[in-house]
Amino acid sequence: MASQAVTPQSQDFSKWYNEIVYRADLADQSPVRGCLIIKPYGYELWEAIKAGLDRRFKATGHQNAYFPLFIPESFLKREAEHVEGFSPELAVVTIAGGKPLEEPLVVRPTSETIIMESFKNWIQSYRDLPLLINQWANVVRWELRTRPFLRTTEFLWQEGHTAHATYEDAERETRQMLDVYADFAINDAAIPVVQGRKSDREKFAGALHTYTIEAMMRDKKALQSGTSHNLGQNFARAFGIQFLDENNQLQYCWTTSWGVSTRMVGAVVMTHGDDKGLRLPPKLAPYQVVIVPIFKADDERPAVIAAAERLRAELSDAGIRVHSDLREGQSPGFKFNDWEMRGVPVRLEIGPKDLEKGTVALARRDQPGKEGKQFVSQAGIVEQVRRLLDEVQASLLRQATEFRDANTHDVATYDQLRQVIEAGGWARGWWAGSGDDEARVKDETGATIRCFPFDQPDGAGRCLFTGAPAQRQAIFAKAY
RNA sequence: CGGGGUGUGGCGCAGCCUGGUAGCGCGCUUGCAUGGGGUGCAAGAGGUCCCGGGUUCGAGUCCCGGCACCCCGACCA
Repeated sequence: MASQAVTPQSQDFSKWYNEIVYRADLADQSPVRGCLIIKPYGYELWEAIKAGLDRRFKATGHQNAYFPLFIPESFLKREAEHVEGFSPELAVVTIAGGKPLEEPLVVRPTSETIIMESFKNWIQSYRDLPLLINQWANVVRWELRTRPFLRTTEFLWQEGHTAHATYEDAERETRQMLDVYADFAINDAAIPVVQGRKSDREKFAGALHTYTIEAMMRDKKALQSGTSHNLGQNFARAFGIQFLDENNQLQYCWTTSWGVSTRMVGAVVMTHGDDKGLRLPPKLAPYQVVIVPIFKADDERPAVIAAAERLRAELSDAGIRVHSDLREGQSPGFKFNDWEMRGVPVRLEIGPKDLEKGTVALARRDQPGKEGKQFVSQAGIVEQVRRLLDEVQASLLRQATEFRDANTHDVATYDQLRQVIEAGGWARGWWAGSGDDEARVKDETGATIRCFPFDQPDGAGRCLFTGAPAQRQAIFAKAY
């Protein structure tokens, strides 16, 4: 029985995470180092994330397209910072069809370069702008250290790429897409992210500046969960993307890019999971409700199963994602634990006693054991389940928000910052240091500037590191 | 790329020190009972012991070489 328990978060968070990923049936290890096999249950979770984002992209005027996996090596080299940032982690194809290639092909680590090459041809006039494209794709980055979902050699993501006539338009787009990410994270994934701007040290290779949504995991480390880059005219110049404006003047475009990856799956796991397994927000859960039928004797079976099927159909017709667990030879207790491991928000139990009384048991995943279990009438089940799903969704967000706030500390001195980081948590304080100062903090504490939050206090203060006057606060934390 | 560790049925491990023809738990199959919080009993199936070489009558075990993976750091969505 002890062997069935998962390693507690408090004992070894990293071990807990690894066990949950495999035991909740999200993924398998693959034969290739650092690559992940995403199993159906994990992929359904990703599909829900995709759907939530894609809907928002369409609503803000973007269209999906698809560009090649292979990029001519020379493309990467056209933007100096970009190639410098990515070259250490490229996978390169040098032989194909049994012969050495004239020019090696890079397996895309991101698609700015090959998409800009197309944008050059698609854009002639200010009337062609803005150009708003997104693609869902796989990318490859040969990372030294990998973790399931958080950092894998190959991963799935979406990358938005847009071109605009002015800096202001590009900046508005960059911020808009960060808002889209934050809206998705908070309202669908129940992850209370902090929006902000990256320091120059942490920005994307080739960007003017980068915005981020940062989330706090249950070990109090930060996870960069989505980024939006204002690329300025850097890529437009490198790829010659020009247009004629209203005054017949030739101008370079202003471009943006933004991405969210399968890392978001890891964010959901590490934001909400507990020692019993996953806790999925109802809006993303592959199954929002699981029905566990219970019967003692064979002669009770048909009636219980018929009732379960009637309820399943009723919930399903109402648009609720419901699964009926009819597995033979597995005890109810086993199924309860199994579905708790998989994080299903609401469990519906129905047995002989319920048939007599016209009731069912409803258990919510966000509240442990008997506390979260109640017997309710079968009549009006749809409304009751809907209400419960809403409550679980809200409760997960509330819990995560409280956790984040309880573990975010204001610091005025470097000593205080050290203490907060050492104890585990986010440290927020005034900052006017240089990139070198930032590097020293990282060196000495392991913490980096996660972002300069948009949400800033009024006024100004003194830099916690240099003591110089500072205009803005930064959040420091250890990060994945 | 530095430091540590591990390679033995699907998974987790023991066996290695002290060589003698592979074992335990979980899972899987079948049957009977059981079923409202990780069920019990019984009978089964399943293994190139990471690879190559050496020592030996005999190697999972000893020696040499290689490979892979995992964990911890530095780099990164």
